[in-house]
Amino acid sequence: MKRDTIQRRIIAGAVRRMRRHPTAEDVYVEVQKEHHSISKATVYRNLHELAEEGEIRAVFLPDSPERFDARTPHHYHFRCRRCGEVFDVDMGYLPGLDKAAADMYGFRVDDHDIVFQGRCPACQEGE
Amino acid sequence: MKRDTIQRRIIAGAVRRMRRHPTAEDVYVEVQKEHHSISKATVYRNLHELAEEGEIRAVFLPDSPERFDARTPHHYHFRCRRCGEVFDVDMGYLPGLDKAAADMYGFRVDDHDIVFQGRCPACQEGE
DNA sequence: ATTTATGCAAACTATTTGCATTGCC
DNA sequence: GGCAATGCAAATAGTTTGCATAAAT
Repeated sequence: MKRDTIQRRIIAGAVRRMRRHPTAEDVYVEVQKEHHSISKATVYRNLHELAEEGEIRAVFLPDSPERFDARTPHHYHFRCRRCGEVFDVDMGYLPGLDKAAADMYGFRVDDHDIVFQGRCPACQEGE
Repeated sequence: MKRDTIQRRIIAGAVRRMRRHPTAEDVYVEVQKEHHSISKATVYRNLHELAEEGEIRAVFLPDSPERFDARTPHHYHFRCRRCGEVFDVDMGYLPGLDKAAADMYGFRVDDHDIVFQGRCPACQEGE
């Protein structure tokens, strides 16, 4: 049976409080500030469990370690192919896509992520 | 200046001939069959260069090493959260999304990827 | 009392880098 | 001939795992 540990609550709390899609490492550093004894392995284990339970969301971005996000309003991402920077893209979730994929293939679709790629405004200068 | 090496041509050829989004490792193994002396570092270096030039496409999927794809008709992906399997989703590219993101944020958007997640048909049985 | 979760260190996977050498241009 | 690309091996980044111990049920 799933156990309710102090570490689990601390880690979940840290993710909820952090913005900007923290990596496991980011969460580890944040948690360390107050709770020196929590190990990195425990952070990884709990992040994955929390994501599996739907408590938090795992976000995958190109050329980046896995990231995590408290369940905030869903948004998409843009990545600049030149400088690698990642930007949030808020254009409203498109639930129609999930339904289309579900109908076409028989999947049960929980959600989707969209990653745009191209050049960010700064990297477009002088091209 | 960019040089036209034998290795580069062999690697590009291998990717074009392979279906199913090969990883760098997959490409390396394929290339090794005929050309024993090509090193893994060269495979990585050339795959990234080819992707940057737009000769091939880099595909990022959750919980997977980076994958590559010859420039076939663009398609999306579905990943089963239970078994991890990845399926292609052909629903026609949605260019309107690129324009929307470009207009809202001033990005120059080249393209986008969509990854759906949920349960595949096999993993839905008996739930 | 039982059994899952933790902390630690070691292992592993994927990828990148330094450097001497090779081979395009 | 000069400089970019290669091959090799070592280094790095990110993540997972084995195991003895601690703590939740």
